[in-house]
Amino acid sequence: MSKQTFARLPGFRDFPPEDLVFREHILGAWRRVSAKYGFQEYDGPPLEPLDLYVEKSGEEIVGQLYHFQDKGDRNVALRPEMTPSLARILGDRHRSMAKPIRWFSVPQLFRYERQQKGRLREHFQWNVDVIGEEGVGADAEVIAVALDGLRDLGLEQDDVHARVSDRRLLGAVLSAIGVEDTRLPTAFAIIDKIERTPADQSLARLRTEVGLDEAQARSTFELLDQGGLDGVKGGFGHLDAVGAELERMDQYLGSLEAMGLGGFVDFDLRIVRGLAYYTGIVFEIFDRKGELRAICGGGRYDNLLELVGGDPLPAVGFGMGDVVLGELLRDRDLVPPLEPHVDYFIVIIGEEHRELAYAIARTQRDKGVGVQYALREQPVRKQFTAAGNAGAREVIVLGPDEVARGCAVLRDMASGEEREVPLKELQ
RNA sequence: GUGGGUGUAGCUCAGUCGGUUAGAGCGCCGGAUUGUGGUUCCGGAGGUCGCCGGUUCAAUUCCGGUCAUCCACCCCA
Repeated sequence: MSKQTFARLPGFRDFPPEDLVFREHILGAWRRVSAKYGFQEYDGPPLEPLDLYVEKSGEEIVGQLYHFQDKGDRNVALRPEMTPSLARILGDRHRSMAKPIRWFSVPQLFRYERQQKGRLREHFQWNVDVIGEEGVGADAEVIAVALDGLRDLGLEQDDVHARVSDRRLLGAVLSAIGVEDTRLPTAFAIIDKIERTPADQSLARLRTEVGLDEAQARSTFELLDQGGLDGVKGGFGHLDAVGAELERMDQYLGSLEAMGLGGFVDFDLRIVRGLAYYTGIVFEIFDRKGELRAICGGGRYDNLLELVGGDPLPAVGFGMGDVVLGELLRDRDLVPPLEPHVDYFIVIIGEEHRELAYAIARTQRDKGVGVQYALREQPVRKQFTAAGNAGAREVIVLGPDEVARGCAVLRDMASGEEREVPLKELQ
């Protein structure tokens, strides 16, 4: 058997204590913030029928999934995302539920893709959704949760920012420029990639694939390149179709301003999001330095639940993964140290006192107090070293002299101060 | 899936222009007379130099493959 046989699968992580502490630090913040906004946690199975995902995303998704046939010849997949499961769980249950529904989840998700920085084959993802509310208030609420999640971890306006747009607004603007409705999806796809594509190539595609002439393509590109809300207002605000969409965006941005989150948010018409199912306001959160891939992405998907077999329900939500976020936190030194801690470490001087130590430990542990001691006879010096390693707040020294008097020495490990206490206070 | 970089101790890295017993720091274990930790001093364990093959008298070093990892593309959670 070679060592390789038992190596981790590529893209999967072990979590030794120092890493698990970090993971729980992140997941803890997510849960804490979710609760502050009144969201309730749900979960589903990590293994699902393959069709659950094919249905929504088509056959090509299969190549990116961890999937196989189980012993009952069922085609199954490790869940790559949570939304289809959410749709099923809501099923007809939602009919008896008060709207809007505020649910969140922290599933481990899987994807069969080549790993690289910020992208593994497995990650934990914070999913927050508001279901059953089509008003812009739900959109604002959801992005506010995402930003507060990051703030809870110590990230501020200097570290991260959200770029927001609205597909309905972009659609109205493109229509005003002269893009036919049937070409809108193509135009969205080009705009989605416009930042990672050479300018002349984007311009060429706008002409050949979207059907714009030279001047239209150029002005479209410039509008997007500036990306600002003022440019849209100045150029198209007078049109009714665009004006209605602008009004919603103003309300959205105004809400976030009122929530004290305005400094995190930038309007940017280039944010489209790759997934086809978004229908309204969309956003992505990035590190300010622009060194990492998106930390979080989300938006409104009013047709999705219906698409995966549920009832038609307006919905808005986001997903935030622990991998990119973890990298950003490490980069900003926002990683909590692994600090073992027990309340007491009992130093036993003379093995005849070991059972006394056990009795004290029993009493204290039953009270909820943490106690540790050396598991075999050791020099006192060793025991103190171990107490230090264990993160003991205080050491209880059971020495022959004090025990004979019915006492023990309590040493405060931080200050070094020592005092005597009667044994009966400890037992 | 495609192209490229990297691979020496648990970690961070030296080093070998091909040559006999491969090093450091940190960490870990033990010791400095079973009554006091974080400092210090002494000692020790731990590497088939990622794996397989080729060239060679000789490979950790050169070459090929493979695996892992990183970067870009693809794709997006």
